[in-house]
Amino acid sequence: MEADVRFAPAGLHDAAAQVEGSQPPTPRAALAATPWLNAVSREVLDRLAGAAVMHRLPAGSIVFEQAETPTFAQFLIGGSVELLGVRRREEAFVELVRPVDLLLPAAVLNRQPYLLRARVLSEARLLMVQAEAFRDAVAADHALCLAVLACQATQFRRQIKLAKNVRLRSAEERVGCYLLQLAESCQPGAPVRLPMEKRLIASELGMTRETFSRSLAAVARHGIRVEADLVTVENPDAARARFVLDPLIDGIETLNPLLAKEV
Amino acid sequence: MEADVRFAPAGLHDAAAQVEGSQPPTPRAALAATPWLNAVSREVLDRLAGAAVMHRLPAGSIVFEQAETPTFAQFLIGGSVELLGVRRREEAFVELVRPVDLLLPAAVLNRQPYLLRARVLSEARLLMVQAEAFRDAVAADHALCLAVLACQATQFRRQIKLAKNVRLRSAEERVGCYLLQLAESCQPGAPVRLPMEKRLIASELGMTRETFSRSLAAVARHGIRVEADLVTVENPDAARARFVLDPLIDGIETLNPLLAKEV
DNA sequence: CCGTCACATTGATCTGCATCAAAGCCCGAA
DNA sequence: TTCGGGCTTTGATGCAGATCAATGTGACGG
Repeated sequence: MEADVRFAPAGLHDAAAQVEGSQPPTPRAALAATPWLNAVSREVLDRLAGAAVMHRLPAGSIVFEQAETPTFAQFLIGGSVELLGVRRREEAFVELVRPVDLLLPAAVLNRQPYLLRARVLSEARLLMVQAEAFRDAVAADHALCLAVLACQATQFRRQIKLAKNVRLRSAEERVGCYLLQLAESCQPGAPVRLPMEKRLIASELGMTRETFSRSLAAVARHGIRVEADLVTVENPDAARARFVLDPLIDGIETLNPLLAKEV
Repeated sequence: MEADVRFAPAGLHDAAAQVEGSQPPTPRAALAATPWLNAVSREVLDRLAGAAVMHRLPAGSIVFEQAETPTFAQFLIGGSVELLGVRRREEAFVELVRPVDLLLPAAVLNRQPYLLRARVLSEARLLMVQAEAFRDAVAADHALCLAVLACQATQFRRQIKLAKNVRLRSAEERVGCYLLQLAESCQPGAPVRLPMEKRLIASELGMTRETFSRSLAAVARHGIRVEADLVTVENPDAARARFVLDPLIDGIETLNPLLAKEV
């Protein structure tokens, strides 16, 4: 369980830092601040909070190991965590978890071993609820059950989107679409910063750093220039022509209030 | 929507055929026969059945198209369905669904478009519940909500296992482990039949038929011989040494009664 | 100021798997 | 029986992306 305790590298890019000062320090406050639990009654949240502790983990530390049996339901409140498939010494990146979300709720609910290793990417704040208490609460409270179902459904769809992205697009296309979407999501024309280190983006896009780097060069031929961590879309038309964004792949899976009546 | 209505090819391998005669003809009976709904009250099942129809679809037909918005919650009662990511003309196999299971419940629950195309592989029996009625029932009934949560959690874990299998193992290893597990699951020593056509197994293992075929040859060098659709493990020790089964990849995800107290 | 360290880039090479192409095989229909 | 169509096998070839290796760069600590 001893971890590779390297801290976040450049001090830049630390998404968690933005909200650092305003983070709730108590389990109860963290639960109250979790948007997708807003339909859950105070009593149930109290009960969960009673079986919970907050925990900070520095970058590089292992939250749990593949094949472990869950003893806590882990809510990621701040920072970020990567999930990796492990085989002997090799690791294969599977998913990046951002707050606020549950780490592999399926394993906790089913009382089954984790299929993946979880490692902190940038310093993480975790709310850890005793697994048994969590399962009891889900079994007892309908609103909580619905919330967890929504969470699990969203994670499933994210997983499918990742799979489609990797299987249906080339490395260059993945990079182009990623950058284009990043740029379009802010006001167009203005240069944008990469949200994390390139090696991490490479992981998330399912390729090596080298391939990512080469793809950056290739993508420049289609109107998207990246210098250091600054992205500029020089030729939006060419870029959009070459890199067709697909909401069924690139759209961010948002955790709607589940079963909300249609708008 | 016109489908490529080819029927199951050889008449062999038709998993559905085994139970063909005993299939329940009414929606209500199908729900009653679904093991993971056994904790759901009769009243709720009645309500679901009231908004449901049974449907048969021949091999090759499309159950739903990628990007469609769900109008039904589809229970696969018999036969099998493959889920494919689509981009222009290209298809990428994502998952094989076997009975009894829900087809992409996440899309139905979240009122979001399907991320995948569903196509019938061997003649399918579907129980189709009006989406709205299904959502209402899940929102209203706790036992049903728990059952669907268990179903969704299991599907998630299956997806993770597939991803690990593809990313962490070579084509030859996937084939070897698949065959070895197939053989071990029956009484050892006896030859086993492949449960479906080779092209379908190839899909499920994430490779082309050609690569699968070549892998069969390669695997023979490690004590696993395949002739036509007959698998014989000639040298169990060599096979097990080369193809190390990992329950966190090869173990079949079973749909436990969720939140069951530990045994 | 320089050395270190991690990240990033670039080039050279390797390789697993897909693709393309051509037979062979099996089974049902004519 | 022969024919045709789908599946399978085998071979030849191509390519995307991984791997290996060398160098460049920017940040930090001495």
